[in-house]
Amino acid sequence: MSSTDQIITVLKLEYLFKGCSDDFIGQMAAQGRIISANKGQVLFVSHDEAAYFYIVVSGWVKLFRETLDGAQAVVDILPTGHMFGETSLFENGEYPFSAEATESMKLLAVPMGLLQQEIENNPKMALAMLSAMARYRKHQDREIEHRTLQNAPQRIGCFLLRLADQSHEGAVKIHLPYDKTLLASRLGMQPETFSRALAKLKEKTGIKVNGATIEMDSLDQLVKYSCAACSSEFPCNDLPACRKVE
Amino acid sequence: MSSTDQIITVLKLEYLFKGCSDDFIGQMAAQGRIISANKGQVLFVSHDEAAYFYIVVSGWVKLFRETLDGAQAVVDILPTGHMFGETSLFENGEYPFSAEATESMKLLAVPMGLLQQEIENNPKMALAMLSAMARYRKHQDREIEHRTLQNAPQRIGCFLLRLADQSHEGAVKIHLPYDKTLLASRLGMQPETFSRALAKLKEKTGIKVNGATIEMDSLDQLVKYSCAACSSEFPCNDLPACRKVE
DNA sequence: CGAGGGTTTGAAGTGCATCAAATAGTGTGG
DNA sequence: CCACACTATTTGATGCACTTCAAACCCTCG
Repeated sequence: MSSTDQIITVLKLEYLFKGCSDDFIGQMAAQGRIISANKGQVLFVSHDEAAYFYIVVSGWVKLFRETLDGAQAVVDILPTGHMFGETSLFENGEYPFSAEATESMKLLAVPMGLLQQEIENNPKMALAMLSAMARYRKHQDREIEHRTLQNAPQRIGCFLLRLADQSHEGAVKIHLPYDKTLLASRLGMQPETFSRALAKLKEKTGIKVNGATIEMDSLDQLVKYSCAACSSEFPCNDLPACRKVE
Repeated sequence: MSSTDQIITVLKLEYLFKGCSDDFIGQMAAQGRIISANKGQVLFVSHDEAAYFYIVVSGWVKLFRETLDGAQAVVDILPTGHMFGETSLFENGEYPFSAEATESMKLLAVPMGLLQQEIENNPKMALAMLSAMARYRKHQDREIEHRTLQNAPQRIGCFLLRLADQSHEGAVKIHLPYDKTLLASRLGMQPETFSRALAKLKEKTGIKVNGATIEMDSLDQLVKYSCAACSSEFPCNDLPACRKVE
């Protein structure tokens, strides 16, 4: 498979580009370039001029903001196939957060102008973008709610549920997507709290924890425990914690 | 002024409709109707079919979600001139939250189909909508950050700053827009916590509190205290806590 | 084997919630 | 204009959740 073909494959993973013309996808593939980044490498910082938007090709990206104090708020952690930085189109051309590689990884960088043109010239693309924004908004809404209403063990349970196949009946085996310290920050808690909260979740729901692998006889207990403090009805993985990549 | 003229005036307050054609505004005015609601009256609940979007004509609307437990998370509290419910266009046609009047108030209800058509048929409107969504997203992003990084007194200080004219030098007088209990829920804390946190803020920054009126010699102390735990640079009222109505 | 990061555990402290009760404020009818 | 009813706000006491700091443990990888 040629490099361009690879790029096209990656682009098609992104929700926003599902219905795009081959022509536009081709243009992005032609102008986009693959970047490698090592663990801890900062891709850009908040307020940088947003010349590119990115798609994760492999590995994980941490999006975050920092205060004067040096405290850090993790905005999101994105897996393969996810786009980021594209919202700068509507934010006076600056990135609204910083981005850092959490391990050795690859990214696709595509010039922002290309997307901007397409949105301005192709009404369908504008609608698709609206749809993507709405999706993101829903995600953020739920995030605020979870941080407000769920305690630490419940947030972990909720994350596990969104990691699992919710339509599956019976025994379930889940593997945490990245290390526990990172996951703790993603869920807005300290690593120590995560550790203790996971132990509590185990005690409350009977899940079996073995390193990064978690098993249970069924999702029921977890649903009962975590979903009580959430406004969404259970089968809720219209917004998975982490998109599966086929 | 005729009723229709009044409606037009209200519609033009909303950011999204600033650049709209008179024709479209006229259509909305013709099909929209003014609704009165009393304190505590529920306008719609989460998952209701979204037939209308609304604009606040007078008074305040509380948007919130509720869990199975009965706990409530306040999404936002909107003043005159603000629109809500319009995002259901992209959320499978259901409202993503419940809405309640916080006092006797008036609303304008406009059929959703009208907005949908305009967005689908008028590329300019789609772009305007994108811009509005991005604005909202930014607002939510900041909200998550504040809840994560700021403590209760800092959140209050930050709210006050966004209520004030940040370009103004010297003494400042601020009036809280609604009652303290509601404000507490807006900031994600209990009324008791709000009371104590405001006292602490007073002690730390030297502001003078008298009922719902707050005065200070300058914003400096407040900025120093609250903005330390925020990633945005100080003059930050691109996203006011509460839009001023001229 | 040893270094280093990830993870867990312990002890102590902070912040916010909760429950209970006092106080201030507001609007009402007399 | 006053007393009452009712709500908003404050204050006190206590408990729980999460953080912080410190240290131990564990696992992996050179």
